Amino acid sequence: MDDMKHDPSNDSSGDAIEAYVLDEQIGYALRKANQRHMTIFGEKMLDGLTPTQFSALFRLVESPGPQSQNALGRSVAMDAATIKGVVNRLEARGLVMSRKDEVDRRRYVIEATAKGRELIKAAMPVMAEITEATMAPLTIAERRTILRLLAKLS
Amino acid sequence: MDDMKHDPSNDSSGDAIEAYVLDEQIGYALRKANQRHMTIFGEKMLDGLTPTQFSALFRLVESPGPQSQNALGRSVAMDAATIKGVVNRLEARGLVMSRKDEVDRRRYVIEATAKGRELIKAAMPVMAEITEATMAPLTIAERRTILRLLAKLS
DNA sequence: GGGAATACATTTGTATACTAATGAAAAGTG
DNA sequence: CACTTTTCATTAGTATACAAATGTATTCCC
Repeated sequence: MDDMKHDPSNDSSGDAIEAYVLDEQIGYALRKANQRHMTIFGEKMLDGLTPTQFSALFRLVESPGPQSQNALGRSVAMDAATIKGVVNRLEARGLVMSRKDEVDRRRYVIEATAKGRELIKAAMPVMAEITEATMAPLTIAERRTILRLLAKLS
Repeated sequence: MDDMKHDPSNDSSGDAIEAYVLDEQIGYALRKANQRHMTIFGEKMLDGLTPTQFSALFRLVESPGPQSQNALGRSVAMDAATIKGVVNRLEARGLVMSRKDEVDRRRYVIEATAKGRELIKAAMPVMAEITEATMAPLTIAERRTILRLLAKLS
């Protein structure tokens, strides 16, 4: 009888440490996949642009008009504190400009500069390379599948 | 002829800004899925244990003997600088202990305390909840698939 | 045995990322 | 119109994450 206490197969609730494989947990797997992608991104992207910086700048370049800082943040899934730092660094590098909104005086209006637009343009084929390198271990069908499943998780 | 310059369908190289959908990029999708998972984790996990802290502490609890700090880091995919901070915070909370290795005097040996082991034990059913909440949008088959594909990307 | 290469740990610096608190401006409501 | 709520932006604090530089200890190998 004493044996049962240490036999994981008797623990039907599944909360035994022995049965838990860290590498097969969704959070751990997401973190590691993201880690590898960011390494590839860092190796290939132009001018040391980071993934977040690329996302924010891309959104500014593709969108019709300028946007407020917070609105830009929401459109790339960054909170106010995070997007502030990103915009600051983009601005320090001359890729975006910000100015006070004259109508709504709480707001800052953020806009891509010509330099920022050109960098995004030049980065497009690089992004294709980054995607290819990241997705290389997957078949074409698997690439579609993982994007579909990740979208469901968001 | 002038029209062709602005028609994205003529750009067979696929590097036109218009054809690039940020939300469908692997990096962006990974970041957002990870973000949602970490929110769920933060809402449910005991004692404010973070995902990284949980991983490191879990590894210590499940492994037979104590480990050096760097070895522990490697086993949970964290570099030396990152694992140092994680171990410091775990130690400050009395969940792990570290001591100089008497054989190899470069090393610090890290070990889970009784308190750390009990926390991991108590966290196991919580992890099951976190996994369930994170995976909720997926069918059982899709859950298996995404874990398999994420593993391939790592 | 001794020099080169490697491994361990730390520190500094930069970049996300989120919480919570604050203050100012705008919007909504009775 | 006055009051409440919301929105915008900033700041401080905490926690990953990685690169690069440093110093010490160990291992490799001739």
